Amino acid sequence: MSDAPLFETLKIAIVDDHNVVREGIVSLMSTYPEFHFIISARNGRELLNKLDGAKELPDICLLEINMPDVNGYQTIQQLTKLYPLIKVLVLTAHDDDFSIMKMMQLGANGYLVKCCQPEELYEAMLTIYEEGQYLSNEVIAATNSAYRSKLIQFRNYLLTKKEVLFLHFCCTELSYKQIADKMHISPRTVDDYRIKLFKKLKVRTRVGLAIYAVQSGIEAFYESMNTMG
Amino acid sequence: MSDAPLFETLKIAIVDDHNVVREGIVSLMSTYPEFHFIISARNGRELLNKLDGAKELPDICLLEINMPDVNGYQTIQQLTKLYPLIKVLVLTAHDDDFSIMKMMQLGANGYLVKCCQPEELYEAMLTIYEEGQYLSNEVIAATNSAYRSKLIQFRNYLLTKKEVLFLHFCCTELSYKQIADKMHISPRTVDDYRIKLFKKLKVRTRVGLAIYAVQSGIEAFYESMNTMG
DNA sequence: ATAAAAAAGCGTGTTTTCACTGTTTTTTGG
DNA sequence: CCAAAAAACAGTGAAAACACGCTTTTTTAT
Repeated sequence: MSDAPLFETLKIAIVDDHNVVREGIVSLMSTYPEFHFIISARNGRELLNKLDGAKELPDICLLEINMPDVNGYQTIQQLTKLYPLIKVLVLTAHDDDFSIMKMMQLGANGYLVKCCQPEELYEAMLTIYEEGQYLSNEVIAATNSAYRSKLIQFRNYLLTKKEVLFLHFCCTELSYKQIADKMHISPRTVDDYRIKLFKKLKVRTRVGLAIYAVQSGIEAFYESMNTMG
Repeated sequence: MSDAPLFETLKIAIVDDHNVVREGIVSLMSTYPEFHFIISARNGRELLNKLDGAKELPDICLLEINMPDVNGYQTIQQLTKLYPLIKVLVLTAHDDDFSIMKMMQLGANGYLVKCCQPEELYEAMLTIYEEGQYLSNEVIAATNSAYRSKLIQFRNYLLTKKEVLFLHFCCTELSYKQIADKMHISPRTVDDYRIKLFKKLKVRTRVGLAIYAVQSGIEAFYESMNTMG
């Protein structure tokens, strides 16, 4: 009995390719006696390898989005499939609406940007463990702006796979005609994608599409569409 | 005499807008008894405020590039001007050649990406204190690639102010004609900028220019040109 | 001081991008 | 099943982007 902890200890995994950042967060959050970091990985592949055959599974996984090899989008899809009991708290530098909506849609239990205070991270981890999810101000704001004006805006975050593919090609130096070839559709249909996305994303030129795709995280998300899971 | 440290203690400042990251690095690097973090700031303005009238100045300043309000480019220019004795070690997520070359050109004493190992950060800080600078593999690689092929490539990192301004406008939805108005030059001269940058940056379209500007960090650098110092 | 180099300017023609008004085919929902 | 919605396809004209050869002005370097 004397060895029994005074409070429940949470087993934590953390996935981030920035070694200094990852180990820094481990060091910082380990000052809270509630947390016990059992897995530290630099990308999704390393995480999944360490989870496979692990003696004990983490309660919560802190997950960055932008990582080489296997990124956050791919990782969370594998996690929810293989380890549905592990709660995922996205902890990332990306604060754009697309990333937030997409990760929540993929099953994240919370989303925090790295500029939050350590105390908020602490609160979020406890809340997720106790209540299943933590809705940060960022998530609420993104959701609100998405649902604003009769769900029209929300459609922005529900781009089809082909629209994401088209947006990806818009970030290259291919002409629309060459994009049509790549996508095996007629140039006129490419025109339809262009016009539709002009309206959806409120831009007027291809440069607008390309910049939006890069800034919003969509171009980063594209990478994860074909490679894994 | 009994209180004298066994080794010299380095006074460190750290500037990073990601609170969790910054405090994490403080926590992690404070495990090395050589380091004493005396200033923690979330951007250049906060750093300069804390330096102004401080009892003791840091020996080394760890500096992120991308920050709101006053970014790394602006901060290092103020630091080298007002506090030339403070060594600057850039510690950032950006690993593109432009950011590396630009920060070294602005007087950084070292440049590390956040995915480095904590041990390398430790080595870099000691080396900078003892020898004045630390040349990481990233810096050497960027310099090599820059000096390759008779310095022609190097010119990429020595874009003129007007070229940076033009690149910035290329990331907007303005037409070249409108850009000409904004820059107070003729549309034909805008054409010259375009052609010159096509060659310099090895792209063929405006989308190529825009994507390059965003990916390479040039667009981020632009922000710091007119606002401060 | 002056030659070389860089910057700014000019005209023209081609290709690409964008806007507009349509039709046909496929998918979706009740 | 059938109506409605979404996706795909079509032609045309205007605007913007791109390529080419060339002149003038300003800056730089020796």
